[in-house]
Amino acid sequence: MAYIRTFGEIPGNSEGTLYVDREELRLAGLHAHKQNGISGTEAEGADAIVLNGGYPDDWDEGDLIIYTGQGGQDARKRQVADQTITRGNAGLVRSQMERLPVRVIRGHEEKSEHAPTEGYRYDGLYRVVRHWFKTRADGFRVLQFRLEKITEAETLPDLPQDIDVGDLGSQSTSDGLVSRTERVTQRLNRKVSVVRNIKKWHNDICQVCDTTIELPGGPASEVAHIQGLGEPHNGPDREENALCLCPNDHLRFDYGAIYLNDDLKVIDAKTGQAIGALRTHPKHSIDLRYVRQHRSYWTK
DNA sequence: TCAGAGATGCGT
DNA sequence: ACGCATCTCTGA
Repeated sequence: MAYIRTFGEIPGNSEGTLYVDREELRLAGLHAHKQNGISGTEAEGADAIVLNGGYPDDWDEGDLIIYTGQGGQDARKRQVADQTITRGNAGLVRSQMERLPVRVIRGHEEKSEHAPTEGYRYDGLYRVVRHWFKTRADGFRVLQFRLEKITEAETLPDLPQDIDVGDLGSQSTSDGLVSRTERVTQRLNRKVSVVRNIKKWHNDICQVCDTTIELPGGPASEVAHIQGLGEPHNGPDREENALCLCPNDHLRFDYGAIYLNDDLKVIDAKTGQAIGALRTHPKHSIDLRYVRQHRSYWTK
């Protein structure tokens, strides 16, 4: 059975759940591997990590974790080579770039007050906020990732009003039976899925200028909302209200240097002239209501 | 404490 | 389609 990579909480596996071994963790769908620390790929990002004392450069403060990447070790767990931004490491870099939530699992072999005494424990969602290379005393370079716990408070304030969680799966939020943490997770997942869909459909290529930005962790792009999410716009977090843009055009769009016509021509605000056409994708329909809201906000 | 087998996802 | 990377689990 192939692993289905899912970001965020896995239903039925709430924070604090204990698992006897890695196999149980894998079968529950929390982590792809029986052995690897990182569950992830360069293209998709990393959805989960296990802290189990495998690397002496790890640091665990509970809500703050410095996690060492994988690779460069021999069979006896001695560092014998530099680590690179490949495989799981590249996955964590991508999760940082796309702000994807990472499930943190602690194992009993981790020497920390935050580790369980037996088995493995799911300890909630974290965000990768930074990564760097550390040169160890032995001269080998290892990757390090700073992970910070995602709090409920952090996920709530910037959410749009009209989120529709009905298409997320079988769970319902309207019957009042779903817990608060599950609602938060669903909302988080929803946001993640919009970003992932948009980037996947457009291959990280800007819909305005057809360029992509190449980083060590792979190609990158930004997802821009047409009608802004926050005040005063209060636009929805839906694919129909989103664009895949490079950082430059994202900034231009957000500050009104460019806007869109109803036929999706890109207009230079200074001259009022079309400078090109928005590249579209069959799966990505754009709702003109949001296009018009953005345009009217930035023109007369 | 240590060493080797083992199983799976993932890169090529 | 194949071989590699990964490191837990098991047995001594």
